Amino acid sequence: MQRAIRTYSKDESLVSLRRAHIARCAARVLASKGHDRATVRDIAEACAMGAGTLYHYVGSKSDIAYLVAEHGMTEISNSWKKVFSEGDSITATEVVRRAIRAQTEAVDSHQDLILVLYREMARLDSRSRRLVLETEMELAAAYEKLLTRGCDAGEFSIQDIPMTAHNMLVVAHMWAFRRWFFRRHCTLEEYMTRETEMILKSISAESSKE
Amino acid sequence: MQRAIRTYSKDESLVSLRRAHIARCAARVLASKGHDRATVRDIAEACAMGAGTLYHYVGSKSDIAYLVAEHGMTEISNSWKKVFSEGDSITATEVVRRAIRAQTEAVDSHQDLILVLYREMARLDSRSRRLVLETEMELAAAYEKLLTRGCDAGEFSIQDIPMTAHNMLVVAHMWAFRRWFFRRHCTLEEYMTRETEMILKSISAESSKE
Amino acid sequence: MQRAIRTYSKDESLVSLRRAHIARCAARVLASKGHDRATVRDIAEACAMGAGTLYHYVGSKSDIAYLVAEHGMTEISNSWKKVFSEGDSITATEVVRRAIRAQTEAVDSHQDLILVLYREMARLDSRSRRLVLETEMELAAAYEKLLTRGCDAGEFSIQDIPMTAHNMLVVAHMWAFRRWFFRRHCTLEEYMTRETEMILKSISAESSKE
Amino acid sequence: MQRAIRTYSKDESLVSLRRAHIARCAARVLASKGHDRATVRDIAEACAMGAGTLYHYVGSKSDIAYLVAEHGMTEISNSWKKVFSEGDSITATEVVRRAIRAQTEAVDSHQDLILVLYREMARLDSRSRRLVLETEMELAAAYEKLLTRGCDAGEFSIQDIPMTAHNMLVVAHMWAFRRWFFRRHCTLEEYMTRETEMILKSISAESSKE
DNA sequence: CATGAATGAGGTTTCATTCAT
DNA sequence: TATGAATGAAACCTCATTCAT
Repeated sequence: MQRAIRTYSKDESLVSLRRAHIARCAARVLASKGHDRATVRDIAEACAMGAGTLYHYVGSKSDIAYLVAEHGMTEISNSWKKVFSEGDSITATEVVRRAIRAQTEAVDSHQDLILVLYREMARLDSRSRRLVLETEMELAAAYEKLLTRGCDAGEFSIQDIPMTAHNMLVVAHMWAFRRWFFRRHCTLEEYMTRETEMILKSISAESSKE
Repeated sequence: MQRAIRTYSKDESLVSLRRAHIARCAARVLASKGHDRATVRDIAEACAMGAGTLYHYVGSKSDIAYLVAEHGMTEISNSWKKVFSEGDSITATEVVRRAIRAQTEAVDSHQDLILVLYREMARLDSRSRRLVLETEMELAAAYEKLLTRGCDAGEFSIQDIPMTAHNMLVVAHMWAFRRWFFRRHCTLEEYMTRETEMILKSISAESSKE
Repeated sequence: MQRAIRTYSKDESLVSLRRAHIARCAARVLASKGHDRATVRDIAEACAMGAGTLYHYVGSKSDIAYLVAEHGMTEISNSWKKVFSEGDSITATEVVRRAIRAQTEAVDSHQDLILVLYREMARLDSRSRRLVLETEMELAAAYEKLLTRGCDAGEFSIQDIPMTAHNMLVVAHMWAFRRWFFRRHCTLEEYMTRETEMILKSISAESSKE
Repeated sequence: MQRAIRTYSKDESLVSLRRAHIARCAARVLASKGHDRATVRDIAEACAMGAGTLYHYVGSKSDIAYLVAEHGMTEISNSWKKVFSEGDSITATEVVRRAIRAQTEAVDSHQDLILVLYREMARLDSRSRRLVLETEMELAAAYEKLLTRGCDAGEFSIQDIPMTAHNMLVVAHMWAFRRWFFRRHCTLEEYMTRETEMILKSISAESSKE
């Protein structure tokens, strides 16, 4: 699903190759400097290209942001899609554990990306913004479905499912957004476990059952 | 504790007055356009001043951001300081309820500010960044003290107090950051109540006590 | 009838003043280098301004061309308008003499302008192009009316009035376009007289009358 | 008389062949976009070549313009050379008729070329410019000789022969330059006839003879 | 004290030209 | 021989900052 970006080059496979390269390198630069502060020259340098060369594969600076968003969201969403599809062989509680874990790990290994995509959201053009939000809504919907299943199975007791699903998303994101705090406080492993257990406790059906 | 900002004017009281004005007006502009997209002229116009005049009270564009941060954090932190000082006359649980409520309401009425301060954090100079983080750490410390008291009193059962304190901070911020989601989903009142109860449930000592 | 050009400055009279200055100076540069070769810096330098300053009075490079066109066509058309309005007190033949003279003199004293406007026509944006053509059509119409009067009065014998009017326009323009030839061949005075008499002879009614 | 253009290729005949091809194709592009707006890539594409290949037969973009000028002027001047060489078997008046006709027809069938060569003259390098002017002067000289013969034969009465010769050149060019006017006003045939008769009337000896 | 005209550094983008394949 | 990817100079334009009025 390649987006229509004006290119100079005609060789489709080379274009794809270079764009993937650009998406990866640009993410680092955008993450560290932000969209407006990062100059096209900075990005080109990070890609080990001349500025002119960059423009053979990209029509404008906005397109770079879009490439980053597209490449990143694809990679990230791939990381958790499989978790939710594990079927009903295990309890909803266990799927929640795995889902939060998978998502947080994905966030951890794409921290730059997450920071760019969310922190810079306001600076992105509407096309990229939509892409990010759509991916997020997809994920939220998956969580909602899972929580509903857990409620039906009597595992969970939740007043507001969408909000709870949302909170779960946020748990993973916070690992990126507040790394300046968490990094000096605990390991990824500890973070995931503790946050997950707090969330599970907050939605567990047991305490109210009794 | 006036920061050392080069000014043109010598009249200290006028300077303070104008700076407060600038901080208030600039916040609006920075919130809507972001630090890099907002021009000094935009800001001056919002202040109903000539651009030259602005520079009598401010040494650089960065200083404006600093003023906004300083002014904003002061105002916000004032909103919650009194809650924590309510003393030991009520249960920790109740103080948590009031604190989250106070903080979320503060965030709600200073949404622009919150967005600027956090979203633009990377764009701010280190001086402003430090200011924001220090204020936040102050608040986190207050939460930690409160949670410790609750644990000592047997109200709470918490594995990782700093992390839990942090999560409480985040609850309030999310109301601003994810307003595009929450605003169409629930009222401020509902948001505060539900989130608070979830947090309380996740740290309540009862379920494990038994 | 000031055109809507985005400006930075708000002082209307200063804007007008500077724009007139820009129109005059830019015409020289555009004439000598052409629209594409002339850089904005070249033009700014010719205006004795910084490049940035130029952009306070002009929204884009195209606007500069438009200013030149507008300023020039106004000035040029003013030069001849009065000739045609001299009324019927003199013979059409005499008016033709005066009109060609007036127009050629106008062309002579605005050679740069004429060269820019016509030679660069293809490079101008449609707005400027329309302006030039409209002015020209106005002049052609005036010639046509004059020739018709001469025919009615029996002074002229013309097969194709619009074409003849057109030829008269061209006489004046050629003084600018082919100056590299005429300048070394004859004076302006000689040029005007000889060309005029040739034209008059070619449309005189006498030879055929007899 | 091949000009010294740096080439990559050594095969002289291939070079000539390709250059003729380039001259023809480039003329179209230059005519429609102008020298500065037309990119080397545009031209290469019109030649159905890669940009690199073009540079095997041409040293620079200026060289392309030169090729177009050279090729074009040769072709055009061939069109009328034979007319003037028809000798003294017919009256000068008749030769003028045929010459203007031949030249105007040549202009008509090479409009693109004429427009490029004259409109873009200022953009061409001095080498190409000289080439065009020399060809034009050759033609002017032929007209002058013809007019002189007509005067000697008592057919014409001309005050300024060079200027009149010049006017004759201009008649043909105007068909290209002002086609936006003439095309909607008359046919080529009508244009040639009417303009020619006006010129002939203006130089005819008859009216003054009497 | 207030103003806004002036400035020029620096950002994005284009394109003539080269050169490895 | 033919190609087109790579390059970087240079173009247009914006805007933080200064300073004369």
